[in-house]
Amino acid sequence: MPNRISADHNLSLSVSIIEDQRRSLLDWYARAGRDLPWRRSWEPYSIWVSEIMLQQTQVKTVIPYYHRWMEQFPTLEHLASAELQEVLKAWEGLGYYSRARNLHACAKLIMQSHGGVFPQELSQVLALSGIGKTTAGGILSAAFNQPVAILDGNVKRVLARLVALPIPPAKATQQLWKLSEALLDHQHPREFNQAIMDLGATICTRKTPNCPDCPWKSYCQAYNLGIQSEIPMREPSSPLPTKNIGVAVIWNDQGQILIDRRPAKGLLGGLWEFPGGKIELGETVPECIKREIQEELGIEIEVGEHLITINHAYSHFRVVLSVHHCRHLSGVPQPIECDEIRWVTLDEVDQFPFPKANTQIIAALRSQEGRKYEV
DNA sequence: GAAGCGTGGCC
DNA sequence: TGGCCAAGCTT
Repeated sequence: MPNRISADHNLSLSVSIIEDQRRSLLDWYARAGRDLPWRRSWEPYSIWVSEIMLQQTQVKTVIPYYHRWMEQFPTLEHLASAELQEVLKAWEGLGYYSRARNLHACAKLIMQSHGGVFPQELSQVLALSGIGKTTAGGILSAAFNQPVAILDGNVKRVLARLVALPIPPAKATQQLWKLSEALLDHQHPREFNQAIMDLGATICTRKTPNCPDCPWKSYCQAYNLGIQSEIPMREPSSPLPTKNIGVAVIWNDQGQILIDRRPAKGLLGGLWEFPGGKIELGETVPECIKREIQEELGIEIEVGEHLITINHAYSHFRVVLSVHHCRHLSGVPQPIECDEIRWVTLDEVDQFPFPKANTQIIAALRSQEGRKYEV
């Protein structure tokens, strides 16, 4: 049974160690931290935008989108008064489109219910859709220097190595949150959170971490055991299922093509696409396309020549799109399984937000432009 | 708790 | 090439 003196001694010893550890990180950050566009201001709107863009998305990918976005929607009020289609067009290519829909909806909500002022209370920030614990912590620490911990992919990897976590981080979320909260420097939450993320992004990287340059190497159990490349552990994943899809580029007599807007929620919600659907067992591609167009749009078409075949991987399945030119024969297209339908020229199509796989179809059409298509 | 939700880069 | 991962959140 330890007496009070030794207990106090141990406590003060561990406290001084953790203070040294924080200081090491902050000193490193002052020297080696990244200069990122969204760190040049503490304005909550711009930090919010950056935090949402950075969800599951690399910094290098985000930077050009961030600059364009802030140019187009410089304030929360600008975003709130924009059209959703305009917002989705600005997000086109960034993926996880619910992020853009949520940004837009939350901007409107903040204008209506928060007087246009981004909330500073954790519970109110967490109540905004698209903002979870990590994003809330990122915003509140970066914008207001509030001591709210984060646990993003970088921090998970850093902490998993720090304690030589013997299980996949996904199985230890609770413990890792506790650790992030315990380590957080309440005197410098803004710098600390950004520093630990930078450490994960530039030193404690997934493959071949640069341990010799790490300010935490003396504290890192994985490094001191020589197992830093084995951590974080991960569990085996099964291969993505593949769906074969028949897709129609339907032409009318005016030289226009038919596009449809997907339902507002779910996969690629609110984006435009070329219509089509899953190829059933024993069905040819033209048979599939003719059937799907009848079912989804209620029109008759003639399926013509093959345009392009596209392989594309989403987050949880893979598709093979077999795209054919088609000719509209009869019937007025009905939005049976979509929200809206339009006939557009190839010049007009750029105004609409499309998912990546569909922009490849448009590119293929462009490369054929000048060649007159006949069924 | 597990599945749904995009895209680009890397090897 | 296909698998893995990257500043996660929602249902």
